[in-house]
Amino acid sequence: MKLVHVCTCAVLYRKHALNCHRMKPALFNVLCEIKEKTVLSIRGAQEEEPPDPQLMRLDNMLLAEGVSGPEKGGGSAAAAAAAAASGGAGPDNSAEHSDYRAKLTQIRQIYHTELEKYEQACNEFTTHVMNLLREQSRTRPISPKEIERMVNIIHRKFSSIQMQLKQSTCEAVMILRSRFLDARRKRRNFNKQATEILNEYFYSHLSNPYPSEEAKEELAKKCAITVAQVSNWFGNKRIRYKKNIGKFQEEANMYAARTAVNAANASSHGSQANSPSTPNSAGSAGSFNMSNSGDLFMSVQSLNGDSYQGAQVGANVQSQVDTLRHVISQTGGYSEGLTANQMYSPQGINANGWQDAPTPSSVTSPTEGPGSVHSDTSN
DNA sequence: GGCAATGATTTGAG
DNA sequence: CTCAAATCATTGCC
Repeated sequence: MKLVHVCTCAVLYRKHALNCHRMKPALFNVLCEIKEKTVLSIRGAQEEEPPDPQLMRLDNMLLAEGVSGPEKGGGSAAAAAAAAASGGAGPDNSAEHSDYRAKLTQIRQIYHTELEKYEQACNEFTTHVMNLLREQSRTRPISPKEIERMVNIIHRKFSSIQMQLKQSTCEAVMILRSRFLDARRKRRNFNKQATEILNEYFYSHLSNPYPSEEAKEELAKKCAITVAQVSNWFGNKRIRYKKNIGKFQEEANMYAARTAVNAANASSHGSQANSPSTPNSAGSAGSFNMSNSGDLFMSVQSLNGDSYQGAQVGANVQSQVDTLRHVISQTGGYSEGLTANQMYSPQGINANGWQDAPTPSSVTSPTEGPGSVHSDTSN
């Protein structure tokens, strides 16, 4: 007991003596220099840390996903991208959309709190170490440069932790994203309105149901779906209609009647001939005939052909067609006894112009004319 | 669960 | 690339 006490006293005394020695500053500097040299030789020139490419990648990704980067508006970056991928966020997927955004915000929050925590811990630890070193520098040769180096080491350690945080955040975002995308890959039936818009277009262009790129875009906008979905829909519709015309008879009649009413309204409203809604009606009439008895088909076929080739249908022709269509739809008899198989006749459809139409899209667009069907149907 | 409807994907042709 | 056709996969109704 006593011995220990004596020893400690001795050490303390010697430390004190050393510290108070008049040569101490000089000696200290010399020792520091020596240490500096050895440390430098050992540790090479690792001082300047080059920007880690992986870290940069992670940073970029986080920024792109809206996790890091500017507050509030940030989430919209990925959201907008996702929306763009889906071809415009419709009211349909807004639920999923907000769900995605909420989850992203959650990730973002966690990321930022964690980041803050790490930064705080890093600062605290750095100060602690610096204090410690400064204190020790009274008894050990520790230069400010060395302290700085130590701080750098600490920072590097913490930044590697940060990188892990960023990495796991990225993973979380990726998982969320893939799940979100998977969710939208799942088939969802279009809402009634969208289906009606598409059907209206289809049946009013039955003679040539190939919407142009512009028409597709407009339909997509109106239906809150993507252009690709519009293309899919028309692809499916064409094939399914052709395969089983009988089955679609009722539907066709319904939409034709509706278009007819619309056209009638339009023409009664404005007595001017150039009602934009009209060109389509010609098409519908043609298709109808095709699916109906031969006589009618023939008679309207020619009519259809005329109007179609003329591209611009006058009010007279239009109203004629409309009337015809009315008659046809009221005749009603054709649907009976016409089974799907009997109906199906690729040649007939060919004759109708589906296949013959050179570059369907280019053909369709002139039919559209100024103020296409869409604008009509929407109003 | 069976089934039809329907949106999406794949395949192959032009 | 677009399209037809076949097929897959999900939805929604019974």
